Amino acid sequence: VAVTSAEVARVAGVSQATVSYVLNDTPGQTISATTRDRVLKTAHDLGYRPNAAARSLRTGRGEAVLFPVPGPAGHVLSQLIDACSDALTARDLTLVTDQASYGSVEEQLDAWLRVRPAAVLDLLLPHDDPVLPALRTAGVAVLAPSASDEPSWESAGDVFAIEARKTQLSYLLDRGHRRIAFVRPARMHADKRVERNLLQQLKRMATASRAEFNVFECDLTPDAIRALVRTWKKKAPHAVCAINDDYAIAIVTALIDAGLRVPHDVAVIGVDDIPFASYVTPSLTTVAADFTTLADGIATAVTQLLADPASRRELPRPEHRLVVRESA
Amino acid sequence: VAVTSAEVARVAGVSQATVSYVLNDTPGQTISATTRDRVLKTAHDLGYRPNAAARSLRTGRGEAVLFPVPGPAGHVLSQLIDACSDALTARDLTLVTDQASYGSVEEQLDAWLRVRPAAVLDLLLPHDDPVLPALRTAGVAVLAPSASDEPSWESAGDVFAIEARKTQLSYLLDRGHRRIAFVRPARMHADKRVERNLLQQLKRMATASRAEFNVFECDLTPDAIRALVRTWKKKAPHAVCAINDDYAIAIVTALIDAGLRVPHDVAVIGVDDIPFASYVTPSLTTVAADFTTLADGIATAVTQLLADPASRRELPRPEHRLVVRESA
DNA sequence: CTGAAAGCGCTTACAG
DNA sequence: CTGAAAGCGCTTACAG
Repeated sequence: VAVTSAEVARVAGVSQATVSYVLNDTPGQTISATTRDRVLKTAHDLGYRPNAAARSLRTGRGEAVLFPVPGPAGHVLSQLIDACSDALTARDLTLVTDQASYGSVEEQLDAWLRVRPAAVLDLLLPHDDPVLPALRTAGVAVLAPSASDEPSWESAGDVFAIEARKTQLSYLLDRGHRRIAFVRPARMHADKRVERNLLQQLKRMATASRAEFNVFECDLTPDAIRALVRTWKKKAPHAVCAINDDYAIAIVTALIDAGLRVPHDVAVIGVDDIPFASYVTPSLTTVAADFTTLADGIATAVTQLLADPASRRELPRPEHRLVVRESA
Repeated sequence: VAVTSAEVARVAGVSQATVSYVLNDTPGQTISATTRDRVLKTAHDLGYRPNAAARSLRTGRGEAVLFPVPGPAGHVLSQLIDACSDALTARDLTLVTDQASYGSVEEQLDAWLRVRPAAVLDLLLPHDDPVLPALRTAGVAVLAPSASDEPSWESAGDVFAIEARKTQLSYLLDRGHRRIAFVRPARMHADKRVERNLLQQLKRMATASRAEFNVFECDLTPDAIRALVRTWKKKAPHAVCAINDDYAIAIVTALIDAGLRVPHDVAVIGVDDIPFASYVTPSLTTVAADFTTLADGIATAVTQLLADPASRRELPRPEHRLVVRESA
């Protein structure tokens, strides 16, 4: 019972081509204002919605952008997804996510081809995921951040994580702290290389500022955090970089319990700006990200790719616009 | 450069129809084994993948199932998504999620129509979401759990939440606890009606077992939890139902700090079975859900809907198969 | 300025 | 048992 463009044309008393021209603002066509208005009104009155399958078949490309997201999306990733969604919606594209893990590359490829994505966003996939070349072979555009000076095994997510931690550290260094503790879980990242690279970079930054930089591995349990803080008693660090806001909140709590003043005796900074962070007392100092620039870059890249399928499938180097949200 | 079914037919030396029959196992067709094998081999060798847009245009229905997920998916929801994804993949359908919030129903409808979903899963949407009737008008099947004796304003997610809490409570009642505390945040659910209904049902259960049932509102901060536990000092409850595992862990910690033994003096039960729950000491007693039955029901309903578009768009009453995972 | 027509790649009656 | 052909609803050269 769906209304077709032919139906609109018939009712409006014009040809199907004219309907298409009007509705798509096809450049290089000169449609009289009256015809234009009539078509628009008829389409609206009839509740016309273009058949995406027919359009995709004809144009050769879908209108969905697929963002594979391994595992549950935390608060930060969720923000990124929302930003991308907004940017793509503004360009008449739809972002959908897939968090499934598939048994085989074949199965995964079949599943993804069923949604006919205009592009697949490769921001979080391991760089050596075998589905990526398979997708390209199947004719699906894969959009990935441009290779830069970073090692190729880092995903865009890894790069973001590293930048966020650098922002924490430089905030603390800028404020004059020279004995800094970095607190993280024993298993921080699936890929050891990413982890090692991050720590190296942070250490280098600290050394350049003649600051001490010590790494502490600790589980996120009240007992473990308290035990860690106890070991600091004699010679507490001036400042603590926490791997995320959950850790930061636990550490602040344990420090206060131990009779230390935050931030007077020890400064603590988290990462993620989780909504909860502003409710705790004292409210947390943390690193917040603004993904609108990144999302806009992604949407622009997709649009460009659709306009010119031969164009480079590289996302612009993401500017993460990380800002420190200071404790109120 | 994509391989078409016509190409496969040409190479295999058969007609396009035969290729379609073989690849789709079209019932009521008798294809000789040799022809069949030849087609299969050719398709595989050529790396043929059917064009989903063409297929959708012809058959009138897509192969994607859209699951709108408002907000970041927590651990439990993530499990449900994975289960649905698995069940649908097994039936040659792809589950995609959309967590965007749209400015208008029009915008949302346009966005969703771009992915041509075979069905939209209504498990978490507010029952009165205006997009639902709009979707139906646009010809998109909306799959929702069958209306039962529950009030119509409860989403399937609400029903699940209530069942999970009932499971907690009956576990504690079965173990003989008769003074039970329910600890929850001040703002538990967006919809007051859902909240009120839940509390009523729990109170009724407790009363039926001649148990005391008290509700405590408390933020998830160490200070708030500790303060709450302190108020219990004189007359501690026998058992605590926590709104989720995060609360449960915080409560266990505070109880132990206060010199009470868990579960000897006070039993505590959470909900969600978050991965972290099994790492804390003592490991948490919590309610875990098995979504495979639900997911299978959903996948079956979608399949049935595709086979017979006139069939009811109701999901079977979900059996949640909630199990208590006891502290090790 | 507007319309008639081709064709995207499938599936499926229908005819052999 | 297999093939020729129609047609799903669009967009877009092309012809007026």
